[in-house]
This record gives sequence, C-alpha cells and structure tokens, in this order.
Amino acid sequence: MVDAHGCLIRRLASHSRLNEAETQALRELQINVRTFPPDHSILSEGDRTGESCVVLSGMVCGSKVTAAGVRQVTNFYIPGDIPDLQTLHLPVMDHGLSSLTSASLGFIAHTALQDLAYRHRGIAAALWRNALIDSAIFREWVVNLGGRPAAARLAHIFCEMNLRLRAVGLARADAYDLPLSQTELGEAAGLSTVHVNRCLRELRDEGLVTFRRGEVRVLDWERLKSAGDFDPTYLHLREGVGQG
Amino acid sequence: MVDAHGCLIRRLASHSRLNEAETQALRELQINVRTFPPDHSILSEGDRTGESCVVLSGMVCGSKVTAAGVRQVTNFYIPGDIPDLQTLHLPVMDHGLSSLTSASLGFIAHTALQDLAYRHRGIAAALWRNALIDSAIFREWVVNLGGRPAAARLAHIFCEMNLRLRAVGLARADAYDLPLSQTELGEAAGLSTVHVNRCLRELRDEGLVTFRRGEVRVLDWERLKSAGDFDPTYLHLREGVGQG
DNA sequence: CGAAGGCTTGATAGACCTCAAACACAGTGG
DNA sequence: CCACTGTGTTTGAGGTCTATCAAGCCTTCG
Repeated sequence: MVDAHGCLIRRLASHSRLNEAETQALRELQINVRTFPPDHSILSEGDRTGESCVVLSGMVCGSKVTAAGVRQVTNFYIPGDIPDLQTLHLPVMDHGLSSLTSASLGFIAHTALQDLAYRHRGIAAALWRNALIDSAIFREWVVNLGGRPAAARLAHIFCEMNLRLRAVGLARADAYDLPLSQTELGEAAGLSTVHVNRCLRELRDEGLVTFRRGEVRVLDWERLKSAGDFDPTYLHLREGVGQG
Repeated sequence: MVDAHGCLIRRLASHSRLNEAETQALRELQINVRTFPPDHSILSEGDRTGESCVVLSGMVCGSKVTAAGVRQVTNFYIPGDIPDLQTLHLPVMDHGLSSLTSASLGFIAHTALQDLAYRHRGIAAALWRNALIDSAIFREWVVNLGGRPAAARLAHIFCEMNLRLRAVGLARADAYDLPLSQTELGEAAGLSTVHVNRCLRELRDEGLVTFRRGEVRVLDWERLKSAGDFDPTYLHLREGVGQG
C-alpha cells in the first residue's frame, strides 16, 4: 500500500514551502485510493468529475484522438503528479486520461481541495505552482513537436522524464524505468512506431542512450541533452536536481 | 486609449462569476499601461519579473527558439489574455514573449494580484480558471502539432482564433483580422513558410477559407471545422459563442 | 522611383510514413 | 517440456509529405 498523503505532501513540498499547519491539514485530507490495470481508461473526454487525483504508483498519460484516428499523448504522469487538477475549476474533461502500467491513484473531492486552498494560503500557492509547471511542460512539448526532428524529440523526452523521475526519487541519473512501448513513445512524439524504432537505433549507435523493454540507460548525458536540445528551466525544479 | 480595467474584468467575467465587491476591487487595481512596436520583445527567456500583464490591444505571442535556430510559437495572445500569469508563482520566464503587431499591455504588480486573490475568493477562482484554459490550449496545440497534417493544422488555428476573438468581440463568424505573416503562421504550426503558402492555397481552392494580408475569410465554417478536426470543448467557452 | 518585405511558384532533396514480413519474447495450454 | 499465441520489436522497400533552395512577383513605403 502506498502512502497517499506522503506522496502528495512530498510533491507539493518539492516546489513550495508548506508550514506545519498546512502539512497537518494535508495529512487530514480524505483520499480515496483506487487501482487500475494497464491500458485502462481513467477519465474520458467529456466526463464531468467532482474529484481530482494524485498518481501514487505506476504511470498514466493524458491523450486525445484525432480525426484520423491517431492517439496523441499530451503528457506522461508519474507518482506525485495531479493529472486532472484542472477539473477543480473546469469540471468537463477536454482530454482523456488512462493508465499505461497498472497504477494506483488517490482521489480527493474538489470541495475538500477548495476548502483547503481557501484556508491555507501556502497550499493554494502550491497547487497553483503545480498547475503552472504542468502548463510549462505542455509548452515545451509544443516546441518539441513543432520545432525538432524525430530523434531530438525522443532524446528530449528521455531527458525530461529522467529529471522528473529523479525529482521524486524514482530514477538514477544513468538509468531508469520508463514503462512504455515504442508505439506509446511514438504517440507522445508524434511519430510512427517504425520511425521511433529507427531513431532509437540511431541514438543507441551514437552512444547517447538505449531503450529496451521499458528501461532507459543514459550512456552520455551531456550529448543526450544536446541532441534533445534540452534545457531544464521549464521544469522549475529546485536547485540540486539534475544539474549534473 | 484602452480601458485596461474593463478589458481585464470583461475577460474574467466571460468565464467566471464576479460579485460587486470583486468587480470593484478589480477596478481599483493599479494598472501600468505600456505600448510596444511590432516584433518587439516584451519578456525574454530567463527574465525575472514582479508583474504580470494583460493584453489590451494588438497581438502578442509566446515562443521559444530551438537549437536549430527555429522559432516555435507556443501561443497567440489577444486582448484580455494574460500571457505571463504564470510569473505570479514561477517568476523566471521559461519562454519569450513578444509583440506581433503594435500592442498595448497593462502591467499589474504580483503583490497586488496576490493580495486581491487572497481577499476575494471569486477573483482567485477566475484567475485559476484563466490559467487552466491556457493550459488546455497548450494541450490542444500539442495534439495539433503532433497528430495532424499541415493543412489541418492551419485550419485548426483559424478555427481556434476565430472563436477566441469572437469571445472578446473582435471577430465576426465569417471574417476576422489575424495580423500574422505566413512565416509567423508557420512558426506556430511547425511548418516552413513555403509549405504554409501551399496549404493556404489548398484551403482556398477547396473553398474553406482564405487568408490574405492578415484577414481570414471563412467560406465554409462546417467544412473548415472538419478539415481542422476542431472541437471547441477545450476552449471552455460559455454557451452561445461559436456553436454555429 | 527604388528598396524591402512578404507572397508565390518550381525543382529537388530529405524526412517520415505505410505496408509488409520476419523476428524476439513472455505467457498459455496441452 | 513444448508448441502456440499475442504483443512488441526490427528490417526492407516504396511512396508521400514537407523542407530547402532559388528565383520572380507583388505590395507597401519612403
């Protein structure tokens, strides 16, 4: 069993300062844990919901399906992320949310969150900051998809997920689990599976990174960063994480 | 001269309910108006700022430059938009902000905004909602760039900007000003100028839309929407706008 | 009038996709 | 234990989409 409150508090504390009363208030939140099998829909486009969820374990993604039937992944969500925080003020989902691996999520009623934010200035600020970092990640994905060639897009994703996972203690600098198929990588990078495969080989042959059965091995971080044109500013991490 | 307070209030009221006290408090905000010539930088990547701005007139865009030297536009901002609201909680800019046309912006100190949000629940919610809609737009751009072919991307942009401009009374359903060059359209759609030109001709030849000297004429809204795979849900507009 | 910037068009090259088939691997049932 | 199946990966060939390069044209503006 995962410590849902700890997961949420660690995340918020990772970018915002919370005082004792705020931490305590968070600890008293009622969190309703549910688990999902891999490749399972959590929320669909058009759904209305009265709660938001925190990822506690596993990996989740947001996505939309285009007219041509292509699924475009808009973001990956890892433990600590709050993938549908926006439903707090925009109750209708404008995209889908589904599990990639088996995953457990903690659900929190909007009323409880709103009440908390109203009573605790620091929690309000922390939730704000969380949503704004999400937004910054979307912006960077726009740049990644619109402005960079295929191999660079993949390199960029490997860099981003490395830092994000390291920030929650789920990755080492030189190797980490990224439980995705090449098809799913392609859905995030806007590429066909075949082309993803070829670009992965290219990155491997150049000694930058390998990706096999959901495990990323970083062979040369500096050159990977440069191949992916990766600048971590947009993740707004505190000092000390991923600068090496 | 533009009515800066009216511009801000209209925007927030367009998606959120504000009571009399809140409207009055907004009216008493100190807003510092500055104007910029076309193609002028407003904020650069890495800048720190203590204020946020509202677009009062003209058009502004957010952008990043990739390693290959390509500028990727991440969003267009029109009157009423608050392009750097995120600096309220993330003071370092992770992307650039610049004017496309000559533009006037109203600057508001973060301290004033924060104070306002703290004292007025409704204003806090309105600002939240504003930021979350921005985020939803970024998500849709991810889908547009990653999942749709060139002509559809342009059609989608024409649809989106039509609805957004109509929501602030700056466009008719069948024609509106979109003061961009084909190059700038390309920077938003992740396409070369030449290819933008060819796709525009295609859209024109098919009788969907024309784009000439910054003016969009919608020839067939239904078919344009369908060519751009456009579903306005993500704009979270209130009923009555752009459903026809 | 000349100059500058944006638009348009053609030709060519390269990136990426689709189709198709072979291969690897894990899980299943006999 | 082994064949069988399903999913994911890899490779090849061919075609489409989009970029690049280059030039001519059109408008605006000084």
